[in-house]
Amino acid sequence: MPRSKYESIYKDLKEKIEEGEYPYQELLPSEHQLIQTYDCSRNTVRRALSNLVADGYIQTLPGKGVRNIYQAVEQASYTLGSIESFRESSLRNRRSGSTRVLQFMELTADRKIASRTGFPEGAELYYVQRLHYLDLKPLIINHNYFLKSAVPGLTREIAEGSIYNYLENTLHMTIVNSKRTVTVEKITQIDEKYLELNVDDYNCLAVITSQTYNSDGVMFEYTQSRHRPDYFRFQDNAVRRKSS
Amino acid sequence: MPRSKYESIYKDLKEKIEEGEYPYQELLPSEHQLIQTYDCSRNTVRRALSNLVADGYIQTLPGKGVRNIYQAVEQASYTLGSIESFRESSLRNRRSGSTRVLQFMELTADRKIASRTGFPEGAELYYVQRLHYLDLKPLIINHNYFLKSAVPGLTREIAEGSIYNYLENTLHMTIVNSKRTVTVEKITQIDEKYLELNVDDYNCLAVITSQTYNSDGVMFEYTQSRHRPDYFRFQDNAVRRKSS
DNA sequence: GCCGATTTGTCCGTATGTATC
DNA sequence: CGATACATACGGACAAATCGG
Repeated sequence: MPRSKYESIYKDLKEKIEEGEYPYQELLPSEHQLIQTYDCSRNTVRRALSNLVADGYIQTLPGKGVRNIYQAVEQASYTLGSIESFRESSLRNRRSGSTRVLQFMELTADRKIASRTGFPEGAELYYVQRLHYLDLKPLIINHNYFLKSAVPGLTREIAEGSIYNYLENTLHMTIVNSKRTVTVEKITQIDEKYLELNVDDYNCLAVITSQTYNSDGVMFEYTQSRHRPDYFRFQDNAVRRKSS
Repeated sequence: MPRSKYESIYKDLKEKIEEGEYPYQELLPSEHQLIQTYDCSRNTVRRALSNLVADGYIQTLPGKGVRNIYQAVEQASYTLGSIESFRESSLRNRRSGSTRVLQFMELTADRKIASRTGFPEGAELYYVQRLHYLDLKPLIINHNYFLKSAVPGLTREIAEGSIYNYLENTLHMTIVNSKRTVTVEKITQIDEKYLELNVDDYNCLAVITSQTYNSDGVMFEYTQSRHRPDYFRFQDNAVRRKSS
């Protein structure tokens, strides 16, 4: 449910583009026309458009107009430029996802964990190890570390569903941003076992590490996601800025 | 050289944050104070701030203020959320990069190339295969396809330097955006040979494929970048949006 | 080549809503 | 409750790029 005007305009235009209302490479209605269509100010239209630019859906061309450059992606892509839980991206890709909790424990960050995760030494943490299936195929092993003080009351049962759902709807936590890094690493015995990989086939996998912040500015989560290489896909749209 | 007010404010604040002018986790001056500092309107300040949010440098918190969440990255990261040429990122990471052209040829897109790159069948292309070194170590093999009609006069000599430099400064082309996908693929014999990889060590590598558009809305470049897995690093900052 | 109409880019000032303290 | 801070929205002004006559 979009709470603001520019969001609903953004959403509406996005859907129209996805449904092919505007031909590829053609111009959308001009800002002036959109103002009349949506009965709003120019700033509001421009704000919706700038979000679509960030998504790689359109280009705005001075003196010309707004061009549709959206092309549907055939494959199911795991991650796009926004923060999504596994459950959300499963739904977006119209697949049936399920989750199995391999480990659930509480621990205190020692020096090794602290330096790897960025949590301070001595911090009380939940550690959750989960296996995510898509269409009954194991695709991802997640190693989550949650700061206990920021995520109180986490249980194994919650972890079997959606932890993000718990954070946002039960704890009313606001997730703000997430710093992510993609690397390639050698597979471990755990990867090999649960992701059903064969070393002769692939001896490495894709790893996304992310540090997630809430509105209190605390990093409350550190996660390492280890992905089957043959199903891994990470998408991005980069916009060239004038001055660096 | 920032041409607009909000860009110079953005740049100034960014530098101050990087230089540690504001302590980590502390609040920056409020928008009202920034208006007076930079003698501008509130919109202009907010525009600069929103760019810093996208960079993962700050959080804006309603009712509270603007919090600095910038942390310097220790490792040399190859790519951030913007479009950079190899030359640019080498400079940013303060390393000495060099480039060797392995192949330079003109070709016409057959059905296979067309379906892989997204160029129309029959399109006239330049194909460039290059090896990029950082500190004398071969790190990346690039397979570039350029649309001949959009990039006329490309030569092997230009390819030995910076092609992007040629595009922007000589052809005065404006690069707008680039759609990128990160995947993991098996190594080929070419990878093994030029990147000096051992199959027993790593049998796959990180691949970034990108489709780059200019201001005429034409995709003029398709590139596949194959990265040594042990030196590959792709960074990103994702911002949680209210409505999906 | 010039001129005017159209379109996007930048910037300003103001008003109102909402969250925090 | 009031003061402060960010979020949304409106309207207006001028600049710069594009295009057709």
